Amino acid sequence: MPPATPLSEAEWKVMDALWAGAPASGREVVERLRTRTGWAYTTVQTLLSRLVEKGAVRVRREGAGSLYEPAFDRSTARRRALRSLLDRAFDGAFGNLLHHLSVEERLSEADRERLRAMIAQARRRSSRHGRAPR
Amino acid sequence: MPPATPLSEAEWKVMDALWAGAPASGREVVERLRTRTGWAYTTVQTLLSRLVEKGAVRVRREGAGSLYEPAFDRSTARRRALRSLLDRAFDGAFGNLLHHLSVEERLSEADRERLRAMIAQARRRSSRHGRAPR
DNA sequence: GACGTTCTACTACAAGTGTAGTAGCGTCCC
DNA sequence: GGGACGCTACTACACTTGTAGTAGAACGTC
Repeated sequence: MPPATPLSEAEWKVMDALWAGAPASGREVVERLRTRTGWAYTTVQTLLSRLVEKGAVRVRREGAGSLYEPAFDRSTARRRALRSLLDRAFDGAFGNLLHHLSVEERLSEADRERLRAMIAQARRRSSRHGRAPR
Repeated sequence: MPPATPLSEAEWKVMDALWAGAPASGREVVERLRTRTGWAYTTVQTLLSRLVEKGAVRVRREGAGSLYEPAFDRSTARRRALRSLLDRAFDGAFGNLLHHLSVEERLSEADRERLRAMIAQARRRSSRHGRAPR
C-alpha cells in the first residue's frame, strides 16, 4: 500500500479523470477536466507530477508523451478519505458517524433501501467469517 | 450561518476543546489540549485567533484575558465536514457514501444495530411528512 | 509606584496547495 | 535538415496550515 498521503481537492478531480479511463495521456486528462475545471495544461501536469510523487499515479513513457494510470482504485481512496474524516471530526469512531447520519442527515427512501441492504450484507459477511472489527 | 470555511485538523482539536466546556479562557483551552497535543500556549492562541477570523469562535474580553466560545455546535461542524467530503470524494452524492459504506466498510454488530435504528427513525420521520414507506 | 506575571499582538517560517508560465527537447512534415 | 508543434521539466508565487517566538500591555502585589 503506497504511503497514504491524502488527496487534496484538486488532486481528487485529477484522480476522478483517471478513474474514468484506465491509462490516459496527459492531453486526455486535460481534456476530461476542461469542462469541470478549465485548468491550463501545465496545471494538470503539475498535479499529475505531484500525484506521481505521492505514489497515487503511475506514469509510463509512451513514444511522444506519457501515459498515466491510478495506482489504486476509487474505493481505496474513498476508504482513506473517510478514515481521515473520521479521525478528524468523529473522534475516529465509526459509530459516531453512523449516529450523526441517523440523527442529523435526512435520508431519502432510496437511502433507506441502501441502508437495509447494507445491514443485510454486513450480517452475511460477519457470519461468514465471524469477526467484528472496531 | 457564518462563512463555512472548513476546519483544519488542528482547528478541529481546538474546537473539540471548546465544545468540551462552554466559554473557556485561553489558559483553559491550552490546558485541555495539553495531553492530546502538547502545543505551546502561543500555538493555541494562534489557532484561536484564526478560528475567530473564520467566524468559528466568538471571543469576549473578560477582565484579565479573553473568553472563547464556539460559534456553532459540533453537529453543525460535522455536517459541514461531511458535506465537504461528499463533494470532494463522493461526487457530492449522499447515496454514493452509503453505497461505499455498505460495500466497503466492515461493520460491527453495534453498527448494524445503529443502522437499523437509523432506518426506523428515517421511516418514522418521512411518514410524518406524509411520504409512503413503500 | 516598581516588579514580576500573564496575556495579547505581531511576526516567522517551512511544508503543502492552487494555479500557471517558460525553456528546451523530441518528433513529424516537407 | 530546418521549422512547427507538442510535451516534459523546472520554476514561480500567493495562500493556508502547523508550530512557535518575542515584545509590549495590563494587572496584581508589596
